[in-house]
Amino acid sequence: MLQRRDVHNSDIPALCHACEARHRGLCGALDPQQLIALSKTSSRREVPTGAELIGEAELVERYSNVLSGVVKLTKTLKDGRQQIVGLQFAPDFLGRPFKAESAMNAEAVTTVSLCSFPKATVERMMKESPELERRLLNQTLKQLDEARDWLVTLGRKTAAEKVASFLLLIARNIDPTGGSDTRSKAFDLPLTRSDIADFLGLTIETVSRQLTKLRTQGLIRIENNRHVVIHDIARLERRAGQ
Amino acid sequence: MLQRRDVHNSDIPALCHACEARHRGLCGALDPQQLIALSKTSSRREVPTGAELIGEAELVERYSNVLSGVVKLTKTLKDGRQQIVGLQFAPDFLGRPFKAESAMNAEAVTTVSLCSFPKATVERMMKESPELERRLLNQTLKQLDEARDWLVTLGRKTAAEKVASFLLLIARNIDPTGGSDTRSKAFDLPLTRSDIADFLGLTIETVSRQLTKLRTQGLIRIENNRHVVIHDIARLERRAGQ
DNA sequence: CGATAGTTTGACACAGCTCAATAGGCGTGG
DNA sequence: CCACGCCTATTGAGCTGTGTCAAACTATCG
Repeated sequence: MLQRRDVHNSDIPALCHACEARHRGLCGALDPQQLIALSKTSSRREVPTGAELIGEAELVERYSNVLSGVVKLTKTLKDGRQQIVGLQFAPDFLGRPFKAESAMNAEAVTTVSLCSFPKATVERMMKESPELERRLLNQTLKQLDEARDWLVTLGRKTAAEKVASFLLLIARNIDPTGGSDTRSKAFDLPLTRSDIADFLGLTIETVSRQLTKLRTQGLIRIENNRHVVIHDIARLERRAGQ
Repeated sequence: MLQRRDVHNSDIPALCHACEARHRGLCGALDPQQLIALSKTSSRREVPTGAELIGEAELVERYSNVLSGVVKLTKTLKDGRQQIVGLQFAPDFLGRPFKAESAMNAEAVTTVSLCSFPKATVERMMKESPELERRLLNQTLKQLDEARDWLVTLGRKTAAEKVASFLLLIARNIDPTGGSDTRSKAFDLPLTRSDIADFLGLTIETVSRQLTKLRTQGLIRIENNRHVVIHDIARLERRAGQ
């Protein structure tokens, strides 16, 4: 244990006090001393919609926790066709461990607040704390599960099912209503139609047509293009093909 | 360290002696004592083409290493549409850690030889050996990278590009020629046209048509339906859209 | 209110699907 | 060794869901 003990044992850094990552995120694996050590080199920042967090084939020196907002991970073919390969919500971890270069692009699709730390510090702590590594493994496994679910959506579902699946995915991850009503759900879409198309492997027009169809059939309501109300989740799930 | 030391330190279990998993697979993380302990509860077996290794929503009590052959991981929608969400080659690890129930189906697409161990033993060893957990994390990260690459293929590539991408994927993972010729490559397809279709999100007919197109254009040669020769890998890569 | 970016709607084209028939590979048994 | 049947793969013809291109509409913000 190389951990220095010259700091008071009990207190949690002010930076971390109200931080969600300390409860549900990776930082929950750290003890107070480790939190203090990490917080010395970590920095919180707020980035606006559209900000590029990591460029494709760019060197990555910092890892981040997403504290609020939504980040899209994209890959692009040479001729410009784009695919979103992951959406990160709070308190997800951002960055590919053990690789210097990023294989994809990360961009804020809403205002995003981040807490980021030097790669080296995190990797050292991972060696010292099996619990931290365990959490990272668990998050990676969860992301793999999600990616594989999405393979089914992209490979085998119709446009209508894709759009329904997307709405349910967002509803599951963004829940301002707190789940008081289990039947219906309301939220602001974090993505534009163009992002939704890139996520579903469709065009903007097809996404738009499918949303209108769901609207005219009374499954959802849309206000101001962004705010969505799902009237009956079970019914939408049936439309999503399971 | 709860590891018993009542066994001779030096020798490696006969079972593991020529095993590839000890070099490139997970077992490489284990010291001789751990190998001996694990080998006591592990068993090797050979399963024929078509054998179901894990059923969807089935309880999983054993993990396995793939020692040779190819395993497909599939998910199925209620109405029977199927999607292959992963292919496992030697020396990949089979099984979802920390989950009792499998979210997908695993089936041998060739004759497969496996070495499997009780879940509990592996999970105990993971707590004792950070190196083992590290390897598992690395394999999971690699699979996540692969799944995300495949999302691009399913979401944004044309049928022609999908088939070319598939041939390159197989060529990369099965290499009987040992890489003597860097320009061309030959191998037996482990999958039927129906499996290829399920992997690419296409129909059998479209796969077949795209293969004949590649054949008539002189990019590949096909013998007996299964044996494929890629004449010029770089040219096929261009057809795969990167 | 105009300007701008995002979204919806319409008309048409085409890639890939469906259905159907044919061809090829391979094991079994005469 | 050939004949038969079975299974898989190929090829063909027509259909349809989604893409393309273009125009109209709507929110938002100076």
